[in-house]
Amino acid sequence: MNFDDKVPIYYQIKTVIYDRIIAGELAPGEKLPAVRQLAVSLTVNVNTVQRALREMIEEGVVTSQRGRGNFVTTDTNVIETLRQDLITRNLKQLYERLHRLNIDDQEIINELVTYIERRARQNESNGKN
Amino acid sequence: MNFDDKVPIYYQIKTVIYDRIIAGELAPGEKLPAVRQLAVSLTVNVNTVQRALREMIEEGVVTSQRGRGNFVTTDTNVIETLRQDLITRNLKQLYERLHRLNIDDQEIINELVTYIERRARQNESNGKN
DNA sequence: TATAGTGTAATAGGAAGCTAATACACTAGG
DNA sequence: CCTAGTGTATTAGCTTCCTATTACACTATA
Repeated sequence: MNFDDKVPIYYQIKTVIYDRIIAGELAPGEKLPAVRQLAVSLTVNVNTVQRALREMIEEGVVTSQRGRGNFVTTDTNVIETLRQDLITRNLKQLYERLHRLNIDDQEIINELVTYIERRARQNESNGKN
Repeated sequence: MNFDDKVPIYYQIKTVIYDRIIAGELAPGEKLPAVRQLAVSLTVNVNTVQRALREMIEEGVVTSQRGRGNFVTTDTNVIETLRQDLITRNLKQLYERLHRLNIDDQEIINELVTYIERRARQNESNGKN
């Protein structure tokens, strides 16, 4: 994987797994890949994967069954809460950062719209070739 | 200061100083606070401040004059580039994250607008009391 | 020219994160 | 019962970040 060297790897692993759960790619109750398998596919040590799992288990998003595997919680409320928190946290992060740069509310929205439009155009022209 | 324990402190210091430069609170050519002063006000070691400054100097945003102080570059192009990069980087970060959560373009914009509106309402009701 | 204010460098020590390696505990299935 | 697949724990060693401390280099000015 492509890790940001400014953030602990175990934390980034937690992030990508949470993202997959929230996106529905890992359904409630579904079995996660085995820790050793995850370690290989992420090119990372088993202990690092375990560190990420430990926190996900503590937070009730994953349940662990020794000898069987790790499973996504079946409690959809937990997942929905996670989803909302994550969205809000990311919006807040963008908002406060741009605000510190003296960019006001309307400008922040404009910047995002422009960014998305530019991106759409670029995808389009890439698709043509 | 209030540091995020997931990101190196020196990197966060760089961030806040860049933000102040971009926001215009630190004008081109202006003298930065002395390293020892910064260390005290950030409750951090001088070497940590120096580490942040070293990178800002390497990137041409700050110039250093031994015995005199550190100064914001007078090259406004550098600052403008910094500003644009920073905005784009943050928009990209939000966009790609929400996209990974299966939220499409229009929804991303809606989420941001809603967030800003909610925030405005809360500020208003706080102001009343 | 002395002194206060500034940047810079270097050392030592501690904490956190990561890797590597090994071992142990439990489950499912032949 | 044995074995393969799984989670968990422990130890040792390395690197990065941070702190504390001391020292040195340069500038401005009284």
